[in-house]
Amino acid sequence: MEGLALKRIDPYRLEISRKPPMRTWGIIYANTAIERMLGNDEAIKQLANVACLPGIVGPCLAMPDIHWGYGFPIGGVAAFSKSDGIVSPGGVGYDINCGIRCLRTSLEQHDVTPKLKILLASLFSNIPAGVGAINKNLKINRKELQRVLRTGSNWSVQRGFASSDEMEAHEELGCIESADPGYVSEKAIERGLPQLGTLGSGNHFLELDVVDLIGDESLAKCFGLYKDQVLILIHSGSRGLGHQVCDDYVHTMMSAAQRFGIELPDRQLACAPITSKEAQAYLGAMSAAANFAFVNRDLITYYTRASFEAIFRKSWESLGLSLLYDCCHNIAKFEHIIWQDKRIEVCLHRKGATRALAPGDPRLPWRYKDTGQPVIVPGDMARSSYILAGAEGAHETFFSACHGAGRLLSRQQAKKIARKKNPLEELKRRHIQVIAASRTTLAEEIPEAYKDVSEVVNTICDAGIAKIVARLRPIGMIKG
DNA sequence: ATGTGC
Repeated sequence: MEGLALKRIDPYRLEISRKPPMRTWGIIYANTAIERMLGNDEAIKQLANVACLPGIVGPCLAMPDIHWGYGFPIGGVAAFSKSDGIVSPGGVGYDINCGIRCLRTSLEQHDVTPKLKILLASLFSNIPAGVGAINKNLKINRKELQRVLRTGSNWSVQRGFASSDEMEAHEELGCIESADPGYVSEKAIERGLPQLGTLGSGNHFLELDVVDLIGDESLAKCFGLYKDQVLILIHSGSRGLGHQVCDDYVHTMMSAAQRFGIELPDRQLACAPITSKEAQAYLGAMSAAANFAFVNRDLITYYTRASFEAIFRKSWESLGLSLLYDCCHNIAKFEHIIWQDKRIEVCLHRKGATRALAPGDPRLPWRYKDTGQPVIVPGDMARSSYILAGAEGAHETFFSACHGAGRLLSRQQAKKIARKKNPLEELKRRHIQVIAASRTTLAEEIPEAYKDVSEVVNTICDAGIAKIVARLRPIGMIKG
């Protein structure tokens, strides 16, 4: 596949034209600022590789936060036919159902600032963070973990960790129905048992933000957002359990791809026909890991509410700590898309991309029926984050939008730059309080390691995929 | 992302 030329179609879209063995073309959402950040990115080649996979429907897509990943690029979206398409663990990634949620508060910055330090200290002590972190306050046996894996957030409600009326603010109501814990290995179960309700490491975080700009008054009102309001963002995934599921099935799919004679441009794209036993097993295990991640975020929310109650001496309900939405970032599932004017069901892979339902979509809860789905886009540690709403144009991305800023530098490169700096001090100077479990992780996560999220969001919104509802500014966070 | 590197 020589000479992968990017052709600009309009101010917000680049095209990779189809060249054998590609089965389709690629679209990268990028304005000129994003295009400059792409360079000769390996991720573009990875997107072209995805276009070679059997049964792909429509173009393969990349959001503006595209960067290099395992097999598929992060920021990639690809649809596969239910009858002759494939499913690939590389199309989901190692952190199955890594995702983000936003909690509203009825507090403003001046209510929180005087208590910010003790609030963060309380959150850091209530929520285990860092590589290998375990939750000593929650003892669950294998039988109960099976229920978590099968029923997702329904388990959280039954155990009193979440309320039933916030389930509709979870993507898929917090439960992927195709989950089958029987396909999750003993090793994965073992890793997952002590990790429910832990933050993890890497780019995972819990953050307090202030709404500093309203993009659309009417949408913001429907979302319950207003200027100077404090919001909470929680970003985490399926921890060691999901990682192990991916690892297990990458190996399964290597031999499956060979058995089915699927030609792979890259071994990391190992996959199997959706109709195969291997695919059924992966989908069952991956969905179970996705349910683990929903519950993980439910529990972190429960501990967050407990910290707010302890510091502000009021119930979390009276502090207004309600769920705006919980979005999945890394997942493959059967979804309806519109392709060539027909509504069809496909196996949709989103890897570092957020679902973004358009206004009127029957999958939206009543509250968001006319607004479109809340899309939460975290930036780097120092710059903005955004709350968007899925817009009418979202059908062209199979109802998907960007999921973050996207890495600009590798972790190694970031660490090298951070050696000459004091990341904690720099954040403090920018009036952002941080408690981090690891200095190394903080170095990997320095703001300079990320693209400017505003350019990512502008690209997606100018292309008509989503609308800006609010821009947020971070004031404090805990990091793994 | 990850009991961080086969």
